[in-house]
Amino acid sequence: MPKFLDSLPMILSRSLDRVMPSYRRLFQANDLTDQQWRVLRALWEKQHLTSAQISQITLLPPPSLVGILDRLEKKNLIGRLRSTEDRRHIHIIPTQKGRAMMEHMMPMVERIHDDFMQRVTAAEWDEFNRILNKLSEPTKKRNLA
Amino acid sequence: MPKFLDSLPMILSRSLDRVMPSYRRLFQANDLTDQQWRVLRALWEKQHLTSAQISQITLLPPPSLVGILDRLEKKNLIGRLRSTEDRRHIHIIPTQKGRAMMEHMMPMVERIHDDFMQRVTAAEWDEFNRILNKLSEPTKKRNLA
DNA sequence: TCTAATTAGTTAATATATGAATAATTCATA
DNA sequence: TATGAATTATTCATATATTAACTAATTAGA
Repeated sequence: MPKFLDSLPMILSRSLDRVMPSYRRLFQANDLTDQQWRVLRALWEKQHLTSAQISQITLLPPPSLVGILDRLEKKNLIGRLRSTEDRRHIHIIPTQKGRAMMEHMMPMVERIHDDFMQRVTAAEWDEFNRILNKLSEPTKKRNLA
Repeated sequence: MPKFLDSLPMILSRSLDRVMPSYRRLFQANDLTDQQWRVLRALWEKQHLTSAQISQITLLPPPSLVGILDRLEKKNLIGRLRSTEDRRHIHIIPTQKGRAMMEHMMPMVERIHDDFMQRVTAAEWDEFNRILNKLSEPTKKRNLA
């Protein structure tokens, strides 16, 4: 009989609750929320992204993203720039201050990540990802309940 | 170089985003949110729990729980009963309607769970839990950054 | 026994999630 | 080229997360 606490959603939620505080201490020290950092982190790799792209990368739902971008803009960490080719697109671009924040934080974020990685072997990490993907990968065929 | 999308928080979040819709369809069909169902599910095993106990079981933060319990009470699915021994405690008790809801939903919830479990072998499931626990288990010694 | 420390539940302020709907724009095509 | 379909960002309404603070009740200890 599957116990509530051992269900997949609860296991994943509990792990997140245990992992996030290590990161959150750093985010708070820099006056950022988890989600605000995610947006900046997405902009680390590419210099500008549209809202839709950021939403897909960060997993943040578009309606939430509006407010998150508003607050990042208010802190002068990003800017919005409407595209000239397709005026439906809005490019999100980090400001000088935003880029400085990213460069300041990235080493510490990677340090935290490395600390977690050191808890398991490379083989275990691969195996973990393989099984989790099997557990959660989307199915092609829709549930025809 | 650890990619953002392969970080532990993003992997766990993405898996949750992929797993929850299967459950959520059922919850919505019964006019319940994820969190509201969690509370009912916790009450499946024990007949009455205090708010603090529910918070610990469901991982729902106490301030959120207040509103969730309010809405469950408004739907007449649970009742609040202040303890007579220690009047700080409030016992949460499912109503007749709440219990009927639970009995109606539990088989379908278990069915969804079983569908996920069938994606991996028992050995894989155990291994997955073992590694995830190593990755996320709380440390005794606090980070003295 | 009386006050200080604890505990359980709650309130408050702000930020985010969820699902539906909308405005502006672009695309497909008859 | 006019018109309906699709796309992008957004707004709206409601529900939840997060942190701090607060109230009432209980307990610990001088």
